[in-house]
Amino acid sequence: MSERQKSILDAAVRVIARTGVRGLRVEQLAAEAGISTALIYYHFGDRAGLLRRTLEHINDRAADYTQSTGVELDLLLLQELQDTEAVRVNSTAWGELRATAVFNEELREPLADSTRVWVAEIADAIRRAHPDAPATDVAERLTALVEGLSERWLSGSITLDRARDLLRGAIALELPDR
Amino acid sequence: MSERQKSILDAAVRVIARTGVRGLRVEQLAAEAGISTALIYYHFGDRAGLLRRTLEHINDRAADYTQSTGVELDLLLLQELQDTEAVRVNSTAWGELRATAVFNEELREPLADSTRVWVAEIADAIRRAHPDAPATDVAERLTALVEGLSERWLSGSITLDRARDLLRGAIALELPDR
DNA sequence: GTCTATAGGAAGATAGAC
DNA sequence: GTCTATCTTCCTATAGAC
Repeated sequence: MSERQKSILDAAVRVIARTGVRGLRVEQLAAEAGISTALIYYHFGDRAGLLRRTLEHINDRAADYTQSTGVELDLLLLQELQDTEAVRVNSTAWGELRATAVFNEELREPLADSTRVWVAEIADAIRRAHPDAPATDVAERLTALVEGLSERWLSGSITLDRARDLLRGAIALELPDR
Repeated sequence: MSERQKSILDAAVRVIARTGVRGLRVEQLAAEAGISTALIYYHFGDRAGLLRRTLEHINDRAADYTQSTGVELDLLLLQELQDTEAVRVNSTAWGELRATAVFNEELREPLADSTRVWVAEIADAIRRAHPDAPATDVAERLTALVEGLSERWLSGSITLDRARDLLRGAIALELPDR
């Protein structure tokens, strides 16, 4: 994949984080990337192709993002609930990806793969810190909770601080210090 | 609100559950409702107004849906994870509502209100069955988890059975039998 | 590979009759 | 209140030059 393509996809993630998948206009993306619309079609064929590649790209970014063997579990989960540009963009795009996959068969498999990877990473961290805990179940519950809380935060139903408190509470329950 | 309006809004919920908010076409909705597009504009002004009213309607439906003083807590939560037409339509529409609200200020307040109502109902059920539990925290965590699991289920990242198992596990942890 | 210019079509919205 | 017919706008996509 060329640098140009990467930069277009990065721009697409930003636009999606701002306007949602439904709000992504090819012309707007062209402006964001500083190129013409024709070039986007040259590289990605059509809007659907662009979208597919963008959402795969979000997956890749998410994978990079979480790479953190050795980092504290608390941090690993709580870092998904932070008011920084990077987290906001990623979480918003990720939420859009999941919401889009509900109506788009093509996206389901890559989405499920990414979810699996993320859950596995959290499960590993759990195993390191709490060898006796049922790591897979706990990881699956905590990550699903993070997604639920994140969506509530981004949609304005809950404050970030409250979301973080609730997550901390869940971690304490799932992984009591022995 | 007239019966006609209600029937249009019901049709809109069905269409949204099938195609998502982004997929809702006024013409398609007209077909679903068995009327002309002009009539939709007569009743709701424009697409945005239609959408706003529809999403409020989803809120109302969700409120009705949960009305169940006296029902077991387990049932109350687990009934959100069921493969019936009604649950699927409601959950899908609800997910779309939340995803849309991320990019639509106007929807946030009604969405937050509905969320509050739902959480409060669950909290009441908790208080009845487990007087000593921190009902509000538990209710907020369990409902957020339901939303996260529901979205994973609808987007094909998890089976329904697995989602139900995980939820049961969380309930057991949050509300241990004394 | 990249642009400008534009074709073509889909979807939102309205006019006007009944 | 409701319809048919149509306008208009917006957006995807392509043609063709560089």
